[in-house]
This record gives sequence, structure tokens and C-alpha cells, in this order.
Amino acid sequence: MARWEADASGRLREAALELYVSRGFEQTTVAEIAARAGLTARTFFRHFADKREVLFAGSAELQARLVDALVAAPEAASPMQAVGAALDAAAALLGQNHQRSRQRQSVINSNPELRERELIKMASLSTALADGLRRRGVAEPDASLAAEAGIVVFRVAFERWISEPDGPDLARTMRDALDRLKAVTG
Amino acid sequence: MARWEADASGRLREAALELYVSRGFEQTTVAEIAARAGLTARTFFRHFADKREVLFAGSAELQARLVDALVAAPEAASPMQAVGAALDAAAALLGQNHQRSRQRQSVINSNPELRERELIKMASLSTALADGLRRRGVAEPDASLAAEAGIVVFRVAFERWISEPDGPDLARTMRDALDRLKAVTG
DNA sequence: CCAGTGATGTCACTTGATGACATCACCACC
DNA sequence: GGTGGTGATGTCATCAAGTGACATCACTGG
Repeated sequence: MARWEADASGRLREAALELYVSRGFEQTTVAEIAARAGLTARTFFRHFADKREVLFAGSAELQARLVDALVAAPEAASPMQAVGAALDAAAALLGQNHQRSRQRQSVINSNPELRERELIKMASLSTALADGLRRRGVAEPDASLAAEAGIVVFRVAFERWISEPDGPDLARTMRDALDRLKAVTG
Repeated sequence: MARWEADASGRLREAALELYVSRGFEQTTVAEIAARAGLTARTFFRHFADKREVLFAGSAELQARLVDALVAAPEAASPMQAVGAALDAAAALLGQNHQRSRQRQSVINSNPELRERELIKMASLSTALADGLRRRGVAEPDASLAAEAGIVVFRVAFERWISEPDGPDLARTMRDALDRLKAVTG
């Protein structure tokens, strides 16, 4: 029994993505997004800290799942094996919706401000993974390095997966990238 | 001689850093920075694209030097050895001014918008290094992975160097971090 | 001496973002 | 059934970032 139309946040997310795709990020005003969702600009900023954040609403959940997978890895697993488990979880969560991922990523890639925001989300992921590794008893700087290396693999593999509509699935692409990283640093 | 006071850009950089340090980034307006430099806000935006960019004026030169060092590495050098040469160049350029680096980094670390900007500069560095590696004949995804791995080492080592006033110098810290990365991914 | 040029100033404007306050529908409790 | 609380929203005012258009002003080259 909603007092207002339900799921204001979801409507704002949807309206924003549609407008960002059709006219571009900069050409879209917050007032337009809110109007399309049947709300006002002031309300938009109650749901999202700024105009970019609306595209990253799912990142907190992604981070939580990655960390869960990392800490749940077998105690005997090496740091990079634990990171690998986190990457598997990421692939499971993002590996669907190739089309939607591609669309969203295209918006992000076409705007520097959005790329900045994406990078800081990745950095947050990285520090969360490093925290998880330290809780597993991994010392510094190994924990940070393994976490950052995992994020590198994630980014490179995700980009590759996005750009190859008929390539292997995300999980496979990530495992391949991880193998290549081992080879190239070795 | 100069029609106006010389080095407007340098005066703006200096004024901005002073104000960002003393009152914080958000609490400083562009009008204040410009006034301290004897200029107007409009002129500030002719020198710097936005309020954050003034802190990253040297990044283009840093990038050029890293790429130069990378492409100048011996032809027989492996991808990671070439990246290592770039890191040596970075250490030579940034390894001085421990005090100033620390001050600037403290401003950046205390503000999310500035951290975003720093991350995108790092990403730019990474793609430039990957380009350089490809010019050296390194294929994808190895070029991207080696470049990103190099940036990871750079970031982790720089942070470590900043936080340890009496630790080893930057070049040494970077070499150590690179060794640890090899160990942890191996 | 004069036209051109480049750096700056002035003005007007849009938009992102925020604080203060009002409103309005529902809910719990007496 | 009131009655007051609560949470989500709207309204209004305001600030600061950023930009376009145009003026100015000092020097430079012919």
C-alpha cells in the first residue's frame, strides 16, 4: 500500500538511463530525469547524492557479494585464489544481461565524469577486497597488491567481454585474463 | 616584458594549493583562488578546466616521461622490465619533495572528487603505457595487463613512501612492491 | 601609426547541489 | 475515531561551478 507511486528510486534509475542513452549524460538535466519519473529534482537528490551516482546504484551490492565470496574461500586458498573466488562471484552477478551491461558501459565510457565515478567504485572494491584479505591473515603490501591485481583482471576482462558479443562468457574471460596476468608478471 | 603579471597559471596553482590546504577543497571557491592570484574566476577557468584540475597540472609531463622511459627500454626487455624502467623514471621525477608530495596527497585523499580525478589520471597513465607496450610489439591483453600492473605498483609504492617519512626512497619502494606483486601473483 | 593578437575582465546565464520549511498520506496508539 | 508521529515528497531560496558573448588593454609587427 504505497502512499506514493512505489519504487521512486527504481523509476529514477530507469528514467536516467533512458535519457542518458538517448541524449547523452551532459545534455540531460536532473529536472528532466525527475519529471520523467513523476518527481522533482529535489527528490532526485534525496535518492542519489549526485547526477552520476544514479548509474551506480548496484555497486554496493556487488561489493558485498565479492567480499563475501572472498572471505568464504577455503582457508587453505592462496591470496590470489581467494581473489579468484571473488571474481567468479562477480562474473555470476554481471555475466547475465550482456546487452544491458553494454548499454550502460557505453554511456559511462562516453563521459569523463562517469568514468571517474566508475574508477572510484573500482577503487572502493579494491580496498574492500584488501580488507578481506587482511582478515584472512594476508599482510601488507601483499593484500593491497593482490586486491588491486584482482581489480585489474576484472576491468580488463569485463571490457573484453563487453566488446565481444560472441566471445566466451564473463567467467571464462576473467579466468583467461588472470592466467595472462600471471604469465606477464612472472 | 610582460603585459600582465607573469605566470598566471603558476600563481593560480600556488594560490589553490594554499587555500585547499588551509580551508579544505570544498570550502574554497574558485573566486577566492583567483582573487588571491590577482585574477578573476573567469580567468581561472581559462587556465584549468575545473576546480580540481589545478592540482594535476604536472600530470601530462609525468605521463610523457614515463612513456619515454618505457619506449626507450632495451628492445630485449620483457614487458614488465619495460614497465619497470618507466617506474624508475617516475621515481626520479617524484622522489624529491617528500614534504610537498605528502601535503598535496593529503588534500587529495581528504576529498572524494579529488580522488576521482587522481584515479582518472592514473587510468590515463595506464592506457599510455599500454599504448607504448603495443608499440613495442606486445599483444593484448598482455599490454593492458602489464601496464595496469605497473600502475598498481606505482600507486601502492607511492602511498607507502608517503606514509613512511623515514623509509626507503621511492625508487627502492617501487622495486620492492614490484617484487611483491610478482610473488603474490605467482 | 595602425591593425592584429592574446590574455584578461565583465556580464548574463544555466545547472548542479543544498538548506529550510511546508505538506500529505499513512500508521500506531490511546 | 481522533491524534500525533513519521517518512517521503514538494516548494522556495540560494550558492557555487562552469560557459558563452563581448569588451578591453597592452604589446607586436609592419
